[in-house]
Amino acid sequence: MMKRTHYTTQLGVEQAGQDVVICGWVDTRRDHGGLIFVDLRDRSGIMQVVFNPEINLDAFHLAESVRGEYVVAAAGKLRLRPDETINPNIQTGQVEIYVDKMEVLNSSKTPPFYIEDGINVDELLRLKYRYLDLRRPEMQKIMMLRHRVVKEIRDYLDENGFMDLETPILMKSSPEGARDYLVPSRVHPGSFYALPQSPQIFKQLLMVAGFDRYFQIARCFRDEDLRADRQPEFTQLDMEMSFVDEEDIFGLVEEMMARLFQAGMGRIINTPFPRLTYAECMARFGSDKPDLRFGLEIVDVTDILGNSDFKVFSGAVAAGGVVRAINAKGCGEKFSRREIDDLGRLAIEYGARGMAWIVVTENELKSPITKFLKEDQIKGLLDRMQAEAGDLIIFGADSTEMVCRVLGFMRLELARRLELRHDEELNFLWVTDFPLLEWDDEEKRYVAVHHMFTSPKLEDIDAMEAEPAKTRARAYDLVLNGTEVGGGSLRIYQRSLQERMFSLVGMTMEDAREKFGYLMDAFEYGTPPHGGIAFGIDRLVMLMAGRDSIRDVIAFPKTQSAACPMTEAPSKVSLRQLRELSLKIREEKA
RNA sequence: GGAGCUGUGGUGUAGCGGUUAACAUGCCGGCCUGUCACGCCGGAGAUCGAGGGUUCAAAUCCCUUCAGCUUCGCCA
Repeated sequence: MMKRTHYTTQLGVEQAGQDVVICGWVDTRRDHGGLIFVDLRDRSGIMQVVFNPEINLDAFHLAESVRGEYVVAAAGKLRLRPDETINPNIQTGQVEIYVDKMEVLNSSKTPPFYIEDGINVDELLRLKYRYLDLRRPEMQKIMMLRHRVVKEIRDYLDENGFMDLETPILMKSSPEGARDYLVPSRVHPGSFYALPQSPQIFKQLLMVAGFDRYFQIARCFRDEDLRADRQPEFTQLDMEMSFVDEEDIFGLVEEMMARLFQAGMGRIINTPFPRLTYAECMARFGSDKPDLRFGLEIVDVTDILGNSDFKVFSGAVAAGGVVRAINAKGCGEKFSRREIDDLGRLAIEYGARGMAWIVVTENELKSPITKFLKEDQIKGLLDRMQAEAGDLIIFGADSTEMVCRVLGFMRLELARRLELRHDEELNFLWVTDFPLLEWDDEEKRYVAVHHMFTSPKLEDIDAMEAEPAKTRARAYDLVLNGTEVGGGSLRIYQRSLQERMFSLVGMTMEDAREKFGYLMDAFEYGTPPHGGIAFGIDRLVMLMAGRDSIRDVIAFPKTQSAACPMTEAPSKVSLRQLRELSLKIREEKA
């Protein structure tokens, strides 16, 4: 086999005159009868190679027989193209190779879709032939970007004293959080391993072990329903540090992000990142991961409209709820009545009982509700909302939680319709002071908002039993353009505090010992104060690549039903395998 | 578990009660020495996701089902 001398895009005007060999796939072939052009594609780009019977008749005849996606090696002299045939649309458009020898290394069937960018085919087909899909230049670029990001992470953290350590994939099932993927044990009939949802406890134990700074590009597994930005197995940058506080972690992460976006996108991002507390995020944006690329803030008008004659408002407030509103600037004239009704229907889908609205015009208010409002209430409202002619004000009235939820969604929907979300903007935000616990109505107990190893804020520790819901956590999320890209916390490192935490989420000491005895034991052998954070690499790369789906940045992703169309996993296994694992599949109902 | 959208030659679409199931591209053959979305001529290629029903007649209407996608719940 001829040995490759260059990737296609390593060849340009400066290499003209050299004898070169390139290897790749036939992208297109243009046969002019007496002259054949082939665009040869490798992972770097494409190069036009020319077959002329006067240069080499054998190569010319061979070129007549090649087809799309044949794998060939082409040797010849790199020439400058005649001026009038320069192609400015490709990187190598000023040169071409006059082939005097070609080897066909392999043939190819006609692929089921075009190997080119921007194709419009069923994603199922792309996944079934993922190796062909990944051959497309845009997918090659994404995977190279992903590599670059991971490489920069490793370099940056190594330079900052972090050690890359591995933690088990077969581990113990943990009671809280997402559903575990389970792996039956052959040698322990009836017992199961769980695949990690995150290396959380192990990385904390690495801190106990004294490694001080740890990171891992870790695969994590959660057996929950999929979304465009959620896969059952995904990759996290997991890190943990000893002897640090929030400021240390934020500073380190900000510098790392700046470096990643510089390397990955050539973008300069400003540090430090702004910070908002969870409470402020919920009040102003109705979300704990607000997109701050646009305004459309939520405004509380409970004091103005809470005792109005409009029963929906007064009723909500009487039940302990709130009335809040968003001024959708300019939407009063932009949106038709039909579009406003559409928004109302959407609000109901998100859990609202309805959506009151007011359109402000030059000399009147159009609204189904103004007839219930007194003049001073209307004036107070318009004032508070800074309403002008052309505006649309939409309302949410219900429990605080529901109003945040619904108006938070409506805010995003409005931004979508007004096209306020600009892809080129990069808006980072730290969200801090999350609640430590929240009440779970189904389980009738408090559950950890972040996880059970998160430290309460020091000033809230004394009152955590008295007022669990008001206790704040030393937890933080990093949000980019409304997407949560990372989250972490300072951890509990004292046995007594950890025990209090377990009991707050309703675990008995026996439960705690059985599930986490090893961790509590470890806390008694000199555990340093520590904390960390984890980032969704897939989401991060997705945002950098400007993609809408996490599947586009994972080489071999799963479909919405967590299946792989290429390998057809998951699959049935033999009875013998089941027997070895002491498992029995429940009979299907006839 | 719920809601919505989609499923027609290899691919992408049109057709939405009676068509020879149309178009583009790809594929195959022929011609062509400067193309790069090459061009020109010719050809092959579809039991319309699956099953059932309504009808004289179903790609088209109805029901069921499967798959994919989006989304709510869920995802510490």
